[in-house]
Amino acid sequence: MKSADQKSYQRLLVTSALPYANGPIHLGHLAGAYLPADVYVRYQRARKRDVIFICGTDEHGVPISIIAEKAGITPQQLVDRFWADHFDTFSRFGISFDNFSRTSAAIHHQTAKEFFKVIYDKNYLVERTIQQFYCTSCNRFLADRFVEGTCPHCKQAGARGDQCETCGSSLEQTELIDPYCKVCGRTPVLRETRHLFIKLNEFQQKLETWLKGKKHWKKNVLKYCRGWFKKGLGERAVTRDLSWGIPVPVEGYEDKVIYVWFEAPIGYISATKEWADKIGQPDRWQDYWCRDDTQLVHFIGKDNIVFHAVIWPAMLMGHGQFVLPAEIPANEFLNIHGEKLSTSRNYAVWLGEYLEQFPPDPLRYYLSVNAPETKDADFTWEEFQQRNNSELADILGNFVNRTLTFARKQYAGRVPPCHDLDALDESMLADLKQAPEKIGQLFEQFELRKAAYALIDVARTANKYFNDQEPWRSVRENPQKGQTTIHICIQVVKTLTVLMAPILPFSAEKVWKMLGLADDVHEQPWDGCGERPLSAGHELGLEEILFKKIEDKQVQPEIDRLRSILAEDKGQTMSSGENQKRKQAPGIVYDDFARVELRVARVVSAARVEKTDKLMQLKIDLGGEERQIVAGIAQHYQPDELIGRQIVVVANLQPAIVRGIESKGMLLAAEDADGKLALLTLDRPAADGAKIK
RNA sequence: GGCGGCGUAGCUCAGCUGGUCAGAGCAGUGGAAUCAUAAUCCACGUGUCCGGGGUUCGAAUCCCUGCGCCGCUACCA
Repeated sequence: MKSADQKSYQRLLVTSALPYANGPIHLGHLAGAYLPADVYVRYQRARKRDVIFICGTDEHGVPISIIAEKAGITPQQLVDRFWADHFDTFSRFGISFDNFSRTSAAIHHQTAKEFFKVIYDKNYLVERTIQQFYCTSCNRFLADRFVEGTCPHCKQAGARGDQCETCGSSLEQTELIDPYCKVCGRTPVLRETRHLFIKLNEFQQKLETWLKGKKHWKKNVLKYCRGWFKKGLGERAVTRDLSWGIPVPVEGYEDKVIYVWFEAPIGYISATKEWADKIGQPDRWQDYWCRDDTQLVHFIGKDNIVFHAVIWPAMLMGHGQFVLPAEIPANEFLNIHGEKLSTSRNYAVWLGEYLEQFPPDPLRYYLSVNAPETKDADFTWEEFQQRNNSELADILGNFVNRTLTFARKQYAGRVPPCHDLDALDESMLADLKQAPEKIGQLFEQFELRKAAYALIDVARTANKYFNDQEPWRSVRENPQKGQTTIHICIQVVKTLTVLMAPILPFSAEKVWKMLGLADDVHEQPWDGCGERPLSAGHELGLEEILFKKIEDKQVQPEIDRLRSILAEDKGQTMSSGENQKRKQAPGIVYDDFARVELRVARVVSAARVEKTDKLMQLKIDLGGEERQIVAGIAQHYQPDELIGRQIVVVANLQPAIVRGIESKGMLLAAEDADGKLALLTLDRPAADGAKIK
């Protein structure tokens, strides 16, 4: 980050990940993508840089249509509700977007279609036919989440087509046992459908080269990308059979929509266009998107890394006319009391609920000083309370308070004059002078934790200065010294106010008023803010308590609520402890073995699966029944040496799709320590399909 | 199964490319002070830096290995 060429760019375009409009905003969202971005933007504004902050809701896609359907409203009604909810929550937390748009906006539909068309016209898309479940009664293809069934792994009913909530394994919709349509409950049929895929592989080289130039990026970002490159980028569907979304602007695809993952990030561009329209300079958006000297900064959570650092840049490269991300400060996750957030279990802290009890700044501070920068962080109400009380209230707030109270009582609420400086005064002023530079550096490098800490540290130093100078004593024994001390303390308060504004915007406004200043604290220049004292005689405003202490009884109900959710879950895993018992048992019972249907099969044909190292596609004869299986033995056997042989297969294994090929069964082989495979065969011939016991 | 991360004082964590790196905050103990939100300031930490090997003049920091958590992802033994 140190190398971030701060001089070479002229303007900053900062974005936060587009929140999905299917539920309210919780702590994790705020800590990962919104608060760090807002603090950064506020800081940059104070540096008087040309910066805009863009965001908006992501409103298309399957989950939204499902939720809307269940609630008996239209998707549009649903996203209208959540757009308003998000907008309101962010405003109340002081997240200072220049524009908070939405992907259902007309300008986005238009922008996304144009973008799509460019990619299409440049031949980066290719048509593929795939198999997908189709519900004949609803008359539509079922997206992964629209199909439910029994999980092939844990056998729990109610698993979704993309993932089983119970055991957490990710699924292909075709793996589900007894699949049914989530909407009407009927059994769907497999049907072919055409889709357009983007050939991401064509961008891999360019992307790798580009990313090599990003040495200062966070390690976690680079590592995730490296992993993807190692595997190699493949093709990715960019269209879907769905009605809620942006129609594909290509002939023959009118009844399909652009896949949300493709269309949503284009929202960054549309939202910038909308911003330009709103300020009455419709072409301004191009300054930010089409000029090389723009620094594009995407704040995201780690779940979005590969997307923003690989796929989205590939799209931008494909399009060709827009800037690429310059910085991707990705944050890790925030746990709550040691456990992962879970919206479905309501194990979360919702921001709306937080605001019913507490002001925004204490949370902004706590999430800054405890930001999930390099690893997952943990939120606890106890620590939140403790940090509010001891750092914001006792150290920062109390310093402001003792200074202003002192000035009001001793100097009639006016700034006393400054006289000769002693060593302590000099030292305090020196610290003040370098504070903006020091904290600014940290903001610049996305080191929010350290910046928040450094801010409180200024107040710590100031408290020590106050103590050491003992103005309550010098006011009697050496009036000039007392005046000088308080004069400087007021200068500290003023500086602190500017320095705290990015993290604690609401509190900064309060202090600014207490100082008797009428202009806007957020307009104050950061540079040199440690060296601009209030002049002697300036009349101060009325001080008030900046940060209230948070009492145990205020956080206790929240703690209890979270605990009870955890306790409930534990109870459930206990009661479904059948699995655990089985795990503890030293062996399996006969019935367990009997469930595995092993049979003799004759290999009818064999062929390597293209573009794979290990896979071979086999047709086998199970005594009248012919099947296709996929086996990972290509590195050990040639197709020719398998044809005609009798092998052993698990006949009742759940079918699976491996690299797009259905596999109905699994052959058996022995693996030695080197990883060499030896196929199981028969000692003497038996009938094809014979059972093995 | 593969890839990646993490494991440092009672708690939460800093410690980048190896040599004042054994640290900070909180909690705890003692003291100073009393302007202030019963706030502030000062002093005090003998921790097997997860275990075991190795490289090195020297490792919490690099390599190997074991254990324990966690994340991502699978090409069906």
